[in-house]
Amino acid sequence: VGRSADLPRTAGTYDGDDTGCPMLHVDMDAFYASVEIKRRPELRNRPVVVGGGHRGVVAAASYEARKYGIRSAMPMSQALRRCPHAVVLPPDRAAYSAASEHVMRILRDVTPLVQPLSLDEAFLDVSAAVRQQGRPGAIAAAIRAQVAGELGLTCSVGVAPTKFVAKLASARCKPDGLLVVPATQVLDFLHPLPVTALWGVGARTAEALHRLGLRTVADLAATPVDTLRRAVGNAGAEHLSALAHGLDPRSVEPDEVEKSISADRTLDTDLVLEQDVRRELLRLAEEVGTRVRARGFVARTVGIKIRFADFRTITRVRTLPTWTASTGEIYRTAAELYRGLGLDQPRVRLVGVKCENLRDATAAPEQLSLDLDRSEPAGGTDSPRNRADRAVDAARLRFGAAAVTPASLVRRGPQDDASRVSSADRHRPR
DNA sequence: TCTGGGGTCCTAGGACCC
DNA sequence: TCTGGGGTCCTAGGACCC
Repeated sequence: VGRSADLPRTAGTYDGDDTGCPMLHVDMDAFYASVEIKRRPELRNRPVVVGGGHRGVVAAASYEARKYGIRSAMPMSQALRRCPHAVVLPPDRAAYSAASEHVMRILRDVTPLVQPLSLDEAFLDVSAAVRQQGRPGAIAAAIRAQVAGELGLTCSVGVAPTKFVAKLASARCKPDGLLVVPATQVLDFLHPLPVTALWGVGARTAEALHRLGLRTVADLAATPVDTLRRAVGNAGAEHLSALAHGLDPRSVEPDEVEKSISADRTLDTDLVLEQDVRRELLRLAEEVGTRVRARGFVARTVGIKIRFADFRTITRVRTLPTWTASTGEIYRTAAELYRGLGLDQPRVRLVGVKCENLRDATAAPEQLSLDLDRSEPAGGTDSPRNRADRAVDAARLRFGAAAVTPASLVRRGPQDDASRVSSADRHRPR
């Protein structure tokens, strides 16, 4: 087991034992914050927090900011209480996506077996690459050097026989580290760790395990699966028990397709009026519909999510008779689901729209409608509705997202307040 | 200025079918 | 004439991850 500190920064080699370690987990360090610091060098060595907004949380914190106890997902108000002089930056998704694509290109140059988990991390299976490019440890060191050289960003890489040990290893050597866990040392590495270190053990599962007196991975390994079943359910028990014994059959899946596409928005102030909620639903349906079409999908299930002021959250979904990618149909379904709730004076904090049951729009329909009047399914790619959506998509691509907006989303700007537009007027959909 | 936004997976109950 | 058994689909909620 070695640490990056032992290696020169530009090292292309790693000399430790990496026998039976085809799995790499590459994880960028404080990714969003690091991208921001990279393009604004004056921020180096300052506590930088990405995130915010009126009711925002921390999306990423630089290591300097972490010294104050600032963590991802922490409410921004709390973060600023811990470190009032932190530099707070709004997220710039486009910049992070661009950096992410660059990193993924570097990884795909090593092997096509790359499975991105998010913008800032990925698994690689290098078993086929070793013949050309050397041992896994050397490949990992080369990746780190190339990422640093081309992007000026650091990442940490875990190298292990299985995916989940590789992931634990990268977490263990952060930031700017490299950690190899050879097959012979997997259990030694694993067993002292707290159960919370395992991927999939969050607050609730940890609590259930603690009630059984299980605190370390070694405790978990020594517990019969049936005992675990009662605490964490069937699938969870099998999974955890296997992990505790160092077993993880999951392979790197480079071509995972999305199973759902969703958008939700926490409002600056809670909504009460149905017309205001519907306007948000329309905005979100536009967003989701555009993304569904851009990916070449059609969806059969449309859902909404509503979070109330007291944080209680409900979801409703409806499976449609046919597939669709139409903004209008997504919106109508969402609005009907909302109306179906029969809410009286709700205080709505968050509104969300989701499409699931996705499939390729070009795939042959599973079952044609037997109703001759509707011989053209809603998801048909040539319906007038979809031609209109596609025209909107094209205009947006060319002129920007704001080029086309549903009439009811057009509101007068704040400057109109000065010209004494009544509030009722401002809220009337036009 | 308490608690984002994008996802995946699992469970449990009910409808429905053979 | 006191209640099968298996399978699939659908829905709601919740845990979890980054």
